[in-house]
Amino acid sequence: MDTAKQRIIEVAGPIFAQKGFNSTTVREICSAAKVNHAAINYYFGNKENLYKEIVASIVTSMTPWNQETELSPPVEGISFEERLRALIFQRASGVFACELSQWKIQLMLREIHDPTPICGRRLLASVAEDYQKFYRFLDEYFTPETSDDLRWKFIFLMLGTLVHYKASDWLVRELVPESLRQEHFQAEHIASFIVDAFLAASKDCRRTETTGKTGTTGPGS
Amino acid sequence: MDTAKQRIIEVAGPIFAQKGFNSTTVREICSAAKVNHAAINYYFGNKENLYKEIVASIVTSMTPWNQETELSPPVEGISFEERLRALIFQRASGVFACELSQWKIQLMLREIHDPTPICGRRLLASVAEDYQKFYRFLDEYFTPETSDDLRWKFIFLMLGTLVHYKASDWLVRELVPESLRQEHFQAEHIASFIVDAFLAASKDCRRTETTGKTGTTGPGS
DNA sequence: TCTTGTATGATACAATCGTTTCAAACAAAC
DNA sequence: GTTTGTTTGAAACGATTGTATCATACAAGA
Repeated sequence: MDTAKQRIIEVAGPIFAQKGFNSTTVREICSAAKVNHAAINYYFGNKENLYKEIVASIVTSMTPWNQETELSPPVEGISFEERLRALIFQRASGVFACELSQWKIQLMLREIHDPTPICGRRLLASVAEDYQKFYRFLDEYFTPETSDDLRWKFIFLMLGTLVHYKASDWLVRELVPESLRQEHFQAEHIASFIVDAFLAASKDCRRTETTGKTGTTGPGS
Repeated sequence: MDTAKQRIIEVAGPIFAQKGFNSTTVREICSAAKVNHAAINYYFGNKENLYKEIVASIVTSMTPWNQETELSPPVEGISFEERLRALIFQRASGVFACELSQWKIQLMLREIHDPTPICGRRLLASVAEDYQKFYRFLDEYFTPETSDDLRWKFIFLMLGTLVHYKASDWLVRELVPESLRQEHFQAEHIASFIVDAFLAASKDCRRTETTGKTGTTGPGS
């Protein structure tokens, strides 16, 4: 079906992501969805409820990420390093993706950097949960002596760098020539650089009895 | 003097930084400055000009940073590593500072993540210039064989991590216990961690003939 | 066919926005 | 003391915002 309500939801997400809640007008959404500008109040009660509904859909579409982080450790036969690479690559792909669902990342970043009181910390809590799962995932890697603050710093090093690439992508576009970007700044390149950097920087905190092969290739491009 | 115009400027910066241009009302600024809400149009013509003036003041107050990055290399007797540490610490201090001028960082981050068409890329260009100076600063460190993309990736690793700490400080507050933060997440700790991580991750790209002592301490907290 | 509940479109509303206008207050110059 | 130019305060403007109202259109069930 191509109901008015569906059209509003489909159209509102990207607009909210691009301009933020306050700078997005009800009329703009409705004209983009080709419905009367009173339709939002009819279907959602008010503008905030529409926003909440969109945020909720983002949160639910994030759970696969969380689950993969959580379920990653028990896999047998795959070294920790490989699993870490897969995990970071997965996130990098999500962040760098030029897909249709790009606006979800955009809206998330917006809420991370400038939280809206509307979605009562649900999205924020979801992000924090993701970081925490990552923390637990790295437990397998670090020696027991590795302090908590160091662990968090390594996590912020990896995920923070990733977020920075997306959040200020204009900076990368402005600084790095087009040809370089096409060849060396795709999701796979960034992901593998981050993992390499992490492994090199944290090798003193690394458990020796890590399973699987541990040959790091060094921070090659 | 305590003129109305001065009071507006002093008050407008923090408010713009906290709520953004669109979500800040002229009336809010004026009531905070205890002037009539028509005063902004009298002194600045319109709301945008006031914003431009504030952004311009931020840009000029940023130039010392740029200069220090530029002038850092030629100093004799101080090893590259020490100069890098000083540079990163300087930025970390600026980012983590709880001073009065905290709003400047906030407004900059806001423009980085969600650029306003108002200040015609002046602030953005200033940030990009800062990154470029950093790139040139690291020229002394890297071997000539180190590719451009790797150099940029290392820069984004360091500065991106730093930005992430500030841009989503609520995340750090939510994830890291208060006691840990007080003891291990001050500007000095973050800065030295970032430099340690960089040195460890980039040691294959390092010039051997670097001046001064090169003893890295490893990523200790 | 008539009725009932829902969907939609046009219009109106109150509130708030940035901006303008206008007059009073003021200080300095002659 | 009068004039002149600048600063301040009160009121109002038109535009835009989110929301409410109301009548119509439509589909399904009796």
